[in-house]
Amino acid sequence: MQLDKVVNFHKVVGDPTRIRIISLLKQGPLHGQAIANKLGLKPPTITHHVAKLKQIGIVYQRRDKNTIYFYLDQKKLEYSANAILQLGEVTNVRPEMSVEDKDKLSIVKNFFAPDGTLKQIPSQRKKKLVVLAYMIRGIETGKLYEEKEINEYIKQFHEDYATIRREWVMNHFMYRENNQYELNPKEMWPIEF
Amino acid sequence: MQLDKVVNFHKVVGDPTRIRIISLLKQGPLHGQAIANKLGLKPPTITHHVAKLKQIGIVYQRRDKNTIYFYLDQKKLEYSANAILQLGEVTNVRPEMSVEDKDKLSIVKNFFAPDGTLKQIPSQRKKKLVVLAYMIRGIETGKLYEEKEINEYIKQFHEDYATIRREWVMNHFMYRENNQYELNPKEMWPIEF
DNA sequence: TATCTAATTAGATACTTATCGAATTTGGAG
DNA sequence: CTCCAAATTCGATAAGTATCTAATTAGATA
Repeated sequence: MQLDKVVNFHKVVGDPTRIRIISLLKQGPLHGQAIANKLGLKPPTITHHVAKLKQIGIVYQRRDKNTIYFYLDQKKLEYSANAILQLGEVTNVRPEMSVEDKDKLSIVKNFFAPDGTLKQIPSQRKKKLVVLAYMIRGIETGKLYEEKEINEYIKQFHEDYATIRREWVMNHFMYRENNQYELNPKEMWPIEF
Repeated sequence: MQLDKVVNFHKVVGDPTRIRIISLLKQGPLHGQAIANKLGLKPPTITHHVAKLKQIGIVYQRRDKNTIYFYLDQKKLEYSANAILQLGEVTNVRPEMSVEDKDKLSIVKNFFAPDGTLKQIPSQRKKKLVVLAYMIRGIETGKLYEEKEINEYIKQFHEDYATIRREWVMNHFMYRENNQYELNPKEMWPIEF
C-alpha cells in the first residue's frame, strides 16, 4: 500500500513555508539564496525545506556554475495531490506489469541492433512497454518538448516516430498539452524501469 | 489569500491515523467507537482526529439516537485536494460576488411570495444567484439525489424546475454525475450564503 | 428522575520538527 | 593551489501535537 506515501506527501506539503516555496517555483526556477531572500529566511532553512520537497519528488534541481536552481515538477505535484482520491480503488495495482531486470535486459538485447536502433516494435504488450521505457531514457524530467524535437529524438531509434510517440502518450510515459510534450513522473508509467 | 486554508488542509490530512479514517469513511459512514475499534485506538483519540477532519470540512456528522455517525464529503475532499494546483491562478477571486446580508434579505423578500413560492426567476445575475442559493437550503450535504427528487423539491418554489435545476448545475451549486445530483461544498458556490 | 451509553474535554507525556548560528563542504575562477 | 560564493550539515532551542487516562457532558430510555 502506498498509504505512507500519501501521508508523507501531505505532511510535507502541509507547511506554510513549503507552500510558499511551491508558489514561488510555480512561476519559474529559483536558486536557494533567492528563495531565502524572498521569504525572509536563512539559507539553512531553505535547504531543510527543499530537501523535503525533493524527497517527495515534486522539486528537482539543476546546477549552473556554482548556483543550484530548483524546479517544480508540476505534473508530479498534480499526480500526488490526487492520489488521496484513489485510496481504496481497485486500479491501485500500479505498476500494472512487473518484469524481472534480467528479462528487461534480454528484451532490450533482442529488439535493438548493435548500432542502437530498434529492429521492430514488439507486438507483445509487455515487451513493447520495456522497449518504450528503454527508449525514453533520454527525455528529461520537467522539460517541455515540441513535437518536432520528440520526433527527431525518436528517429535515432526508429523511423516510425509517430507510432512510438503515440505509444508513449497512450501508455502514460508522456503527457501532451497543446502540441507540447512532457515526461510523466515514473509513478504514472505502466511498468517499473 | 486562502493560502492558510491550503496549508491547513494538507497538515490535517498528512497524518497516518487521519488518512486511515478517511479510507474507512470512504466505504461508508461509521460511528466513533467503530472507528476506534477498527484502528485499535481509544475514543478520545478518534474525537481528536475527527474534530480536525470536520474543521477542514471533509467530514460531517449526523446523529441517530445516541450514536453519531461520521460521513466523508467526497466532493469537498476532491475540491480541497486540488486547491494546491491553482495557487497562483487568476481565477482565484472566489467568491465572484459579495453581497451584503441586508441586500440578500431584501432580494429574497422581493422575489418570494408570502406562501414561499418564487414569483419569477430574476434576470439580473446577482439577484438570480441569491435566489438560487436561498432555494437550495433544503438540499443535504453528501446525499445523492435522483433527478425526480430534485424536480419535486424545486416544485415547492416554482413550476419551471428544469431551468432552476440547470442553473444550479451551471453555477456550481450542485454537481451532476450519471443522472444523480449532489450538493457542492459552499467553497464552490459563486456567492456566499 | 435515575440510568445507561456514546462522545467529549482536560491534563500529562513523549515525540516530532521549524528555525537559526556556526562550522563544513562543494565546485568554479583567478 | 588558493580563494570565493553558494549550499549543506550539525547541534541547540522552542513550538507543536498524537495519544492516553480520568473526569465530564449529552441524549435517550425506562
